[in-house]
Amino acid sequence: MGRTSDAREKLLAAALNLIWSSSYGAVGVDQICEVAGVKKGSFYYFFASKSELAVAAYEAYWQAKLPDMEALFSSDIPPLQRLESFCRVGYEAQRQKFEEFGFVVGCPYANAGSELATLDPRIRVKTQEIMERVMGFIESAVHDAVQAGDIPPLNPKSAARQVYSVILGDLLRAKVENNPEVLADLGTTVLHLIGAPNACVTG
Amino acid sequence: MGRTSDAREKLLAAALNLIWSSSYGAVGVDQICEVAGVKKGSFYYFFASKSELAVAAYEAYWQAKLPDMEALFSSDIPPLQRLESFCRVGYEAQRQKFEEFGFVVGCPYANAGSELATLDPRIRVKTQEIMERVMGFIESAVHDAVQAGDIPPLNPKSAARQVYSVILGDLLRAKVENNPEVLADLGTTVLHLIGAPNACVTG
DNA sequence: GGGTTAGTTGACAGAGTGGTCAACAATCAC
DNA sequence: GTGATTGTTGACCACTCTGTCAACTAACCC
Repeated sequence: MGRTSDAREKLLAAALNLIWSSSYGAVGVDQICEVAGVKKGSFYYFFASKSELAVAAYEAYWQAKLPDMEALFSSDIPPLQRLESFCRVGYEAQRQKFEEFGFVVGCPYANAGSELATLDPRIRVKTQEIMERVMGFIESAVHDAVQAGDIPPLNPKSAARQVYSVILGDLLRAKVENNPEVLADLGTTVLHLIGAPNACVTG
Repeated sequence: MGRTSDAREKLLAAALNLIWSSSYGAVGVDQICEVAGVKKGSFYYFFASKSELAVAAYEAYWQAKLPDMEALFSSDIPPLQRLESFCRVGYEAQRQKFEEFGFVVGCPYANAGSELATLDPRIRVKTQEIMERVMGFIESAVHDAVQAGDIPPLNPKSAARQVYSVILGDLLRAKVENNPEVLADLGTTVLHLIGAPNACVTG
């Protein structure tokens, strides 16, 4: 049924990387096409607009990373260790991007939400969706930690939201200071926040 | 000594409000000039570039809000109350902006840092400066709380950073969810984070 | 008044923007 | 092969973008 193409996937990948390392507003359709090796006519064959591409790119990136998330938050792993590993993986990812670009790039979803929540409803809702999925993983870990008696009883949902806020805030501070080491103690902070022993706020 | 003008101040105010409620990239010089009631020629008489205007606008906004910050964090006020008031004022400010625009607009410095940290070194450094001033206020409150025996001993500097991260993260979540009520319990969360009694993570 | 400084104006430039379109090419089913 | 479908291409449109500039004007000092 007609010819096949990987242009769509190339556009999704190029858009995510370009927007992630700079911003939605600063990246043009021409630039995305050039990096993807795709002509603009093809861009608008696959996507109705730059905004729609961005929404698809975030969803595609989430889907690509979903197996990693499921592995990190596997119920085979002790719940507190899941949270600590998640923080460490995030820290290491930022360090790697820092090596690559010379900049702390932060979280792609957080960047998009911050820049576009008031400007593009679809992108806002997409970032909201993805953030809720992340918080779902965190919530399950908190829930299991309570069940296991690792931490005092608390509301897993609101605790997960607080944990995610600390993570988002630290990611933003790391980006603003352009210093990935801001994230070095994130796991400890998170564990302290949910009342895990051996976690002390005095870094 | 030639004629006088308030065009500079009008440009600073217009730029801050426009960029705050949308984004740096989405706001044009023409638009800023129109809102300020100033012609573009005058814009470039006062500012060398849009970027330089933004840096000046953030600094001017901070200076304008500094008296409020000093009042909120006055040493006459019990330290924990300072933190709670700061959170409540932030919450109410977001509610007011939400009424005004129909959107949670978040923190102007955080928005700028998130959008521009990798793109505009001067804006990154300016937001970093201002965030450090905010953290300084928080740190003084934490320090005084420890001295007063209100909370267990801890490192005020690192605790202040964690507190600020939670605030930034909650502001971002409120923006992404477009719901100011995300911030309703921020004070409680912050007090819990630094180990204040009567503050419980189960919201 | 004259001179100087400070600020204003509007037209303009040059590049870049997101988005369109009609003609064209490759692949499949038959 | 033929025809339908799917994807590609590059020119093109109408705007918008940041930034420039020379001519002009208002306010102050003397």
